Amino acid sequence: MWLTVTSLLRNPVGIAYPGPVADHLDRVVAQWHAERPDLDVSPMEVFGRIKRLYRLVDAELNRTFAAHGLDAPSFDVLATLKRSGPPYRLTPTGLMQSAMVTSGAITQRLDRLEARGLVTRTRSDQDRRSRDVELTPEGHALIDRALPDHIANEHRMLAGFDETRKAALIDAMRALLADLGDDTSG
Amino acid sequence: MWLTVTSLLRNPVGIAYPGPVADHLDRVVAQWHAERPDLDVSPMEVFGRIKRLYRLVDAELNRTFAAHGLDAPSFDVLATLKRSGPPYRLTPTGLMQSAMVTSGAITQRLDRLEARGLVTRTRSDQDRRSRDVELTPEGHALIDRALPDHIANEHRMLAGFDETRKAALIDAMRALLADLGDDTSG
DNA sequence: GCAATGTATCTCAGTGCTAAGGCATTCTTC
DNA sequence: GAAGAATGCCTTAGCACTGAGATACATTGC
Repeated sequence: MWLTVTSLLRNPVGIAYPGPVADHLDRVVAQWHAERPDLDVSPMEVFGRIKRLYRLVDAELNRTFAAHGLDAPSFDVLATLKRSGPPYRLTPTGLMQSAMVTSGAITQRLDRLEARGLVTRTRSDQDRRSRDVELTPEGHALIDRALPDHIANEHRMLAGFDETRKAALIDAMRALLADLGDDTSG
Repeated sequence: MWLTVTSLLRNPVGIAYPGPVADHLDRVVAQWHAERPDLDVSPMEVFGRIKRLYRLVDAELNRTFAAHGLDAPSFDVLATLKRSGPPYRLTPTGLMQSAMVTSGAITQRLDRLEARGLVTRTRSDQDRRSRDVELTPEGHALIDRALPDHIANEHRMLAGFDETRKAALIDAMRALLADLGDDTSG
């Protein structure tokens, strides 16, 4: 994929160069350049694409979750408990940090999962403020069914994606996460 | 930042290699490797980091929006209209595609913005099913105030991020978006 | 012309989230 | 050991979104 009229016209900085055809963010940046040439909107190339990728990926992953009677928040909790290993038990605070949502959101997720019999909530003996959230046999069975489909779906989504670019993407995202202060301790 | 006990222990594939310290997704992948060694969960390295980046970035950007009495959805609509250039007018369908939300979401965003006097909605003459959404002078003034702060905030967020990695990140994200079928025509 | 189909927007019920605040328990400091 | 601060979880009101469906208008094919 090399120099085309399209990529030339839509190049945000107006310089002809060989490269992929313009995507949505290239057009956004080009529009800003025309409307507000005084502003350097280049950071949007990063943050705009993150947002767009998130929306695309989220919508696609939800399809597999729905096929197992789940949604993303429920899958997230079950998977977090599962991957924590025996005894498949975490506190709401741990789940909250992993999911990057508020405590209220976790309370409500657990209410739903508990009502479906997929997790149990018991008072912790060590700290009586705290709770132990644990997978039930039904919770285990459901996540064990859903997970392989989910992973297969993710593999399918990346099937056509160049391995070198994938490695570069992971490397760069890891660095940006660290830069933005993503917690690396827990 | 080279080989450490931490990166060794947390290395998802269990091979010692020089590299950045483990981040949240490294630990997730390592946990799955221990719990379900039969599954290749490596795609999570991509999709998990996209989600985490999105959450971090979204929270950070919202602070600037809030400082101008806006939230992300409102800013998004005003900015989309602004960058479209004269006559600063788009249809709800155009806004819907740009924002990647449903038509109902756009209707409600426009209800809120119209109630605040930031946009107007008029029937289109060309197609009487359609609407022309247009920035009011107040809408112009608000986005003109908020935008420079928003851009400055984005620059600040990337200030410590290596330029080479940034270019690699943009390149890889553009490719992945294309791969996932992100619309590149409009 | 007209019926059938498609398109643009809106409506509305249901859902999951946040933000702020409350309660119970634990930690810290003196 | 008591007071004050911090922590862990829950509650609630408010909000923005989705999905399904309704309405009005436009286009197509005959």
